[in-house]
Amino acid sequence: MTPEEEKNLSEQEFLKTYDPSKFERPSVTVDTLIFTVSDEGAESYRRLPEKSLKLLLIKRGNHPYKGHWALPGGFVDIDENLEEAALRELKEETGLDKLFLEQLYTWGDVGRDPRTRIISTSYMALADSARLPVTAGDDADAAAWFSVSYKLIETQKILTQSGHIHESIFQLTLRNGEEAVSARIRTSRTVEGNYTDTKREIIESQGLAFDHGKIIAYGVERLRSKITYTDIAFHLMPERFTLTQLQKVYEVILDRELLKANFRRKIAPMVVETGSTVKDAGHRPSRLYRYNPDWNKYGD
Amino acid sequence: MTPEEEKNLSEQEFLKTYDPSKFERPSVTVDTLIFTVSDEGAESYRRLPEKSLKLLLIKRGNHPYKGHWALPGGFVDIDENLEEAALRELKEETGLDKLFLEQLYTWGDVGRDPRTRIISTSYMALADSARLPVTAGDDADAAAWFSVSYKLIETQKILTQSGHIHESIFQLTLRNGEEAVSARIRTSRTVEGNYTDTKREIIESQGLAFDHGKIIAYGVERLRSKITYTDIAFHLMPERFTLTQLQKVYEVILDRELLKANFRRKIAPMVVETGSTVKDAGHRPSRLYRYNPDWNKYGD
DNA sequence: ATAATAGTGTCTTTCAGACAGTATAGT
DNA sequence: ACTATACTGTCTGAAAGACACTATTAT
Repeated sequence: MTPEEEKNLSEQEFLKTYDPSKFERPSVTVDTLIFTVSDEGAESYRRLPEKSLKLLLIKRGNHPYKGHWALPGGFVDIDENLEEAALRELKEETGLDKLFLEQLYTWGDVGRDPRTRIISTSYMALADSARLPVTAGDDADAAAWFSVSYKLIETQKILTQSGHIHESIFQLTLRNGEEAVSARIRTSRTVEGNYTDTKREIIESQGLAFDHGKIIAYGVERLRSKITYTDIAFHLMPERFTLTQLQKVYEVILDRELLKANFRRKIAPMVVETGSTVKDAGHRPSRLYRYNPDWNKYGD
Repeated sequence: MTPEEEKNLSEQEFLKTYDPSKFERPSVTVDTLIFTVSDEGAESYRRLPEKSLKLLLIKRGNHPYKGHWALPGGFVDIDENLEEAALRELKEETGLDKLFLEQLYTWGDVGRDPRTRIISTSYMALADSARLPVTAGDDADAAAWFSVSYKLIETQKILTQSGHIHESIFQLTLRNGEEAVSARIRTSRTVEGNYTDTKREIIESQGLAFDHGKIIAYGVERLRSKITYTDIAFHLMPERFTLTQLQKVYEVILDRELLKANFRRKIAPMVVETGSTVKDAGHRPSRLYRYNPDWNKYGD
C-alpha cells in the first residue's frame, strides 16, 4: 500500500490493515530502584540505632553479566501499562503493593545490553523497612539489600576555545556483608555561549550488571533532591515515628548532619503529634508524630 | 532450550543463541516538545513587542487522528540511541542541531495509540526564535507554531474514609490564527496516611492527537518549574539580550508579571554586561547582556 | 549524679516580595 | 514637555543556618 492509498482509507479500514511488524522494534524493560532505610542494630545499652540507606539488588543467574548484581526488573508485557509492570516487579520483590513509585528516566543507548536493543525505563520505589519481609525476592534469584554510599570524589573545570567543561566524578559503593560492588560515574557539563549539554557516563564498574551503576547514581541524586523539597521521606517511615528518627532518615539520604532545631522548624508543618511518646530506656521519652495529610507544598 | 541448559552456556555461546523475537514487543517512539518564545509584532510606534510562548505541532495527514495536531515525533531506529532519535527529529523540524534537549517522561499506557502498543518517550527542546527558519518542518507535513496557554481552572478537595483526594483541573489551549486546539487535564493526588498517589488524565481533548494534551501539559509544568531554579531560559534567548527581554520570557512562561527590581536581583549572577546598548526608538537605551557561562547553581 | 537523648530560644544572614523613586533616550 | 522604557534604593517579613541553652528519663 502506498502512502497515497493509505491516506484515502477511513480510520476503521486503516486500523484493520495496519501491520505493526513493519519495523524492527527494540525490547522494553522496566528496572526498579527499591530504597529503604533500615536500623543497623548494634544497640549498645541506651544508644539509638544507626540508620543506613539500602537498595535491593538481584544476583544474576544467567548470562549476560552472570554472577553480577542488577536492579530488579523485567520485560514489559504487551498488554500491561508501563507503571503496572513496575508495580508487578515491586510486588514480586517485596510482597507489598501500596508503595510510593515514581518514574525516573528512560535509558535507551544502543549498546547498553549485549543481547539486543533494550530500552529500559527506571522507577524509584520507597518502602518502610519495618513492613518489608525478612527475605526479599522470589524463590529463584538471590536478592539482597545493599547499603548505599554515593560521594563526589573529584571535580574539575577544563577551559576550551569557546567555553568550558565542568567534570564531576562520583563514587558509588554498594555493600552487603562481604560483598561490595561499585561504580564510578563521570558527569560532564559542557558550556559554549548559552548552549549547554550534560553527559553522564560510567568510567568504571565492578560487580554491577549493564549500565545499572549509572541508573543507581541517577536515582540517588533524584532521591536527594526530592527529599529536600517534597514529602517523599514519609514513605520511608512507619505510621508513627519520632522526629529524631525522621531526621536520621534525612541525614542518611543526604549524607550529612543536620542541625536539630532547624530541621524541626522545617518539617513542623508536615507532621502532627499523636499524643503518645516512646517509653525508651535511659533517657527522656520522645514524642511520636504522624504525617500531616493536610500538608501541601502549594499552601492549600 | 530450558533455563537449566541456558545457565551452562558461556556468555559467548549465550549471545549467539539468544533469540530476541521470543517476546511480543511494543513499538517505541520519541515525541518532542519544541518551545520557543517569539515576538508578537504589532509594534505601535515606540512600544516594545509582546512575547508569546510557542509550541510546534504537526498536522497529521494519515490515520489515526487524521487532521488532528500532534507533537513532532517518530519511531526510534533499531541502531539509534533514544536521544539521537529526538535530535534527528529536532533537526528535521527546525534545521538546527545544537539545541537544548531534555528527556521529560515516558508514556506507556496500553491504549494510548489505537494502532498497536506504542511506548513514547517525550523530550523538551528550547530554541531561540530568531534562529528558527520562517517555515518549520519538512516538506510533507504541515507544521505550525501554536501559542500556549495553560491555566488552573478548578481545584477541589474530596474527603474519603481514610484520607482525601486533591483534584486540580487545568485548561490547555493552543492557538494558531484561526485554528485552536485544546485539552482539559485532571490531576488527582490521593492521600491515605503516609501513602500518596498522583494520577494525571485527559478529561477532554479537541483537535489534539493521542494523549498529546497530557504530554504538553506535563511539559509546560516542567518548563515552568525548571525556569525558576535553573538557567534554561537562556536557551530561548539570542546571544545578546536586554534584561527586559529576558524578564518577558520569564513572564510569558510563568504566566504572571514579575517585579522588575526583584527580577534583576535574582538573575544578576547569571548574566554579564556586554558594554553595548540598544539604540532604540523613543526611550532610554537598554544595556545588552550575555549569559554568564561561569554561573553555577552549586557555587563553583 | 550521670549518661543519653529530647526539645526550645534567639541571633544573624540571606532572599523574596512590594513599592517608590530616579534616569535617559526620541519626538 | 511628554512618552515610554531603563534602572536603583530600601523596607518588610519569611526562611535558612548556626549555636547555646533547658528538660526528662533510667540507672
